[in-house]
Amino acid sequence: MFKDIYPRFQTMRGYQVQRKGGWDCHGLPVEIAVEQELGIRSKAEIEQFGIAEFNAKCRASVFTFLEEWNRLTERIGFWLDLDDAYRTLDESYIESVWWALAQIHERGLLYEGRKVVPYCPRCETTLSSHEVALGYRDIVEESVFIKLPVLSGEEKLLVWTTTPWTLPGNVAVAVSPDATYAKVQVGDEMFVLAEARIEAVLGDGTEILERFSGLELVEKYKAYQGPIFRLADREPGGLPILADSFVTTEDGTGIVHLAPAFGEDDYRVAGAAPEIPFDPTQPGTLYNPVRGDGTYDDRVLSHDGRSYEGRFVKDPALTKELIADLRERGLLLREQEYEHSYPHCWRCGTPLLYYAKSSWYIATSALRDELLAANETVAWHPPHVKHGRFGDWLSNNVDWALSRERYWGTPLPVWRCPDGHLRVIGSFSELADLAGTALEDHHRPYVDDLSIACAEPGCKQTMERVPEVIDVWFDSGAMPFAQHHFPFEHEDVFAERYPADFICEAQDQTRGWFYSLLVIATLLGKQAPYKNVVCLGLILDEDGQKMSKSKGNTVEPWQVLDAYGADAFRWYFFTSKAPWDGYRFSAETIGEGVRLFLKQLWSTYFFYVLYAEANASVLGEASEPAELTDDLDRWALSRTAATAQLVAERLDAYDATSAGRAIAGLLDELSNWYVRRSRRRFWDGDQAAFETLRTCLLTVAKLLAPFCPFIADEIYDNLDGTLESVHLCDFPTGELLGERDVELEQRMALARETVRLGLGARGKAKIKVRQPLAEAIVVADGRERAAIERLVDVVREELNVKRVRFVAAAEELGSYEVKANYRTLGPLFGKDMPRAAEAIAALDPARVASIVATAGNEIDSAKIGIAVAGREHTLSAEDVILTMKAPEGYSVEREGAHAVALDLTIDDDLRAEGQAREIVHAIQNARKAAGLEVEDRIESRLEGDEALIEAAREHRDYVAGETLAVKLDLGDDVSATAAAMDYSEQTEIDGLSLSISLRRS
RNA sequence: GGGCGAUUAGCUCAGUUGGUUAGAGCGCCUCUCUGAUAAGGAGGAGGUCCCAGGUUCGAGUCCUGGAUCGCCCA
Repeated sequence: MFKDIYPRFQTMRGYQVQRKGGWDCHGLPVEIAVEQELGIRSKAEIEQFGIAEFNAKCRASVFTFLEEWNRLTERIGFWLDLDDAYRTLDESYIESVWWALAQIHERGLLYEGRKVVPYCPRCETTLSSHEVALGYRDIVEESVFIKLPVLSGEEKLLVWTTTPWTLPGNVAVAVSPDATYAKVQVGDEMFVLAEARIEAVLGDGTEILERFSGLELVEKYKAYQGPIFRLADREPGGLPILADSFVTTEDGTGIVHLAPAFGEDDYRVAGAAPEIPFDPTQPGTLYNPVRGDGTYDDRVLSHDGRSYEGRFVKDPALTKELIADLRERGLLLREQEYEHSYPHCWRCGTPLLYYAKSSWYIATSALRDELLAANETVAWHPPHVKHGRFGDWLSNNVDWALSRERYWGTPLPVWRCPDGHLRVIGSFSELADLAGTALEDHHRPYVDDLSIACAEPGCKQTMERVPEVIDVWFDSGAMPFAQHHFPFEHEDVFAERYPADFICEAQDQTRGWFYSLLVIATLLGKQAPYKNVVCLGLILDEDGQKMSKSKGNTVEPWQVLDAYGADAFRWYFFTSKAPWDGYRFSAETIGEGVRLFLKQLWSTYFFYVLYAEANASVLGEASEPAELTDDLDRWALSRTAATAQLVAERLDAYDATSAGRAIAGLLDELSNWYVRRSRRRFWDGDQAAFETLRTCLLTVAKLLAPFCPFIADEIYDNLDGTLESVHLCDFPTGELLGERDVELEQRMALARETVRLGLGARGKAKIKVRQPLAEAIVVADGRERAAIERLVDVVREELNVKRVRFVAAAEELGSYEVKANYRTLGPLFGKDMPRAAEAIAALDPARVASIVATAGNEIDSAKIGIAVAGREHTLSAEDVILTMKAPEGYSVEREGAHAVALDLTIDDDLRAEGQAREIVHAIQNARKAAGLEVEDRIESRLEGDEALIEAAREHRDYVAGETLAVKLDLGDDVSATAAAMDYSEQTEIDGLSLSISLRRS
């Protein structure tokens, strides 16, 4: 939905937004779904089934999946052109991806190398990182501390490892260059380890003989005696000691063993070290005694020459044997149980190995600076992702392991001859020319069948395609150009649309799409592919737990959509909270949003429609727009204009949350102040009121269009409908609505505040608003008084009083209390502030009040000084805050410097008027109960307590007018008995009985 | 184990450059308005601002450490 709102908004601002949909179609998730469907579990079974048939199943599976997404896309109002969507399985898409890979190869950045990857030895396949994340389990394993004698000298290096099975692969050890290491004496042995680890490893009171840094350690000892295990193809000799900053002294001994076949850091450090005959770019240089099925090969021997061939390396029984072996060879210091979380294959439960495998890589680490520079051009929302999660990820960039030994994906377009000569194909025609066959489908297995002649001088051999497909993330990241089949066609389209203004995904895409897009663009020498990224949080369930099918706490989108509708669904996500913090999703919260906002919107709109239809004839005659002289009208328009401006500003900043909340605030003002205050004018067919409300509602509809496209369109269509849809309208801005009147807005705010206080005073005195009172006394000075005075009619009507009287000095209503303003005085007085505050509180409030009142903004004219701690200070108006204190026996409501008091005297006239209003209210209820329409005229009769009848008689015109009574019989009027009534009821007012009868006239 | 984020009323969330007595909505209780409203208004009950230190005259806000939850990575 966040992908939808900003394009909708920018479309209304006049930008052309392309809405090409797109689908990632390849990858292991699809393969897994098909494997499950077929009931098979291994690569061998897939190949038995047939790659062509398997991939056909994958393709079909993708299409059923798309159908469902198309439906949902439409239902939530995600405005996309699904008919023109790109699909990563399309031939044109694949060809563009091939082009990109060929470009990368041109730059010398594509290579085959080995890397340590999470690998399931049972399934014999690499796992993607999100698969690994699915399978972490807490397990207890044996870890060992071992002693490695240095090549020259008595000392032994202490090394800790949690994976004894990796020791046969050891080729070196590493220390931290800057940490302090120590030579210590324990019994008759001398050990070397990090000083910080001595106590933990060897206990208290260990004698330190010598201290040196990691670098000095390397210089001092250079090598230790290896190999650690007996190996059939290795002679005992010196193995190097290296220094690298990845080593820490937080656990273990501060010295780690390196087995480049089984650890990423090991691989990197060993690969970079010239002392070690291992070159990541040269096949066959890595020492790896573990086979693809997770068992040792024939090189690993026990101390007495037995072979460990065929033993599974994670087998606990084997671990015990290995430890016994170390002890036998005098290398074991001790063993220790160690609990940690370790990844397992989420499909078969086998513990994963980190295992160096041959793979195709892109040398992205060579572009690190370019990637960081590109990131600088991107605006992130929220901003902390830029230099936090994403920036860190870029800084720690490692080469991209591109290849996958799988079936359903874009085939890696690399052809190779037995001598290792390579050819990377960048287009289908190039392949067709070389292979002499043109393919219809470039997926496996068809593409595997094409071979080409090696063009290397002197090499007459045949090149075959390497078997791998590529990481699906490369497909996704190629989207900016591959969707247009660039550069084979649509060069102009690409130039026009690149880079994107914004992209949006959940934050777990940091190393997914956010990365793949940026890195491929950088590899191709282009600027960053997006200008803004909106990075969403995750959706959690009501209890803050991640939603997952296994927990059974997922919420079906369709269920929510059916219950509340798409607008409510969207509104919830946009306005309930900042999207990057994630959501605690609950259907109830959506329901609340519906009630508070959408129903308020609908009833305001419905109110307009109801009265516009009732007054259709009057309004129809108006040929010219009404002149807007009414303060309330101009206020409503000004507030609407202000909101429009704010909404546009916030949406421009990718802040839908604030924008949406601003719309909700405006609607509340319209509904609960403008409409409520203006009901009479709508009843009377006041043209200006109708025009004002219509403008406001239409503006709200347009502001709301990107948020709630359905209800916005409905309202626009009925109130205006000039254009086919609200989504084709221009987004409203402040200018469209004329000048704002900020001063009027402030005045109205004051008036509303006054009303609020007055109602509070009524509440305290427990006098209903229907009971008129003689006078309200409003405390307001200077400008405030002038402001409220201009809106005095509103105040008088809302409070239901005959007069509003202003008093300038609050003493008439109560007494002041004077307090210090910490904000201005705090910096001045510093630690003497409490005493300064005390001094100010002790001042005579009346004197302060009168001086502040006359001083206005002129600070110098205030003449109150205080002296604290030998420092004198002349107070300005800003330095003090005046609050009013309640006196006894008044009905006064106050807040800050404002107060409203009510004269509570009710004389006979006021009482009768109040009763008349109660009677009107009672008759209105009776009308409603009788099922009459709003404009129905009635005949009515009142009987009951004489006081009430008298009040009605006194206000006969008012009562009859308000209730649309063409005939109103009171008490024992003669005609009363003659008329037969349709409806009658008994009620009570002020404890007096009243009987109401009425019928439609 | 490392990085990032979160933690404020029973629930969902605001809280500006550090400033006086920390707010809103929902829910609950009392009262009230209403011929647009399953609305609105007033009041009440409800808080260890996750914990512990620190900086400061003053910390929900800044710093350090810890706890819990989530995400990413090992």
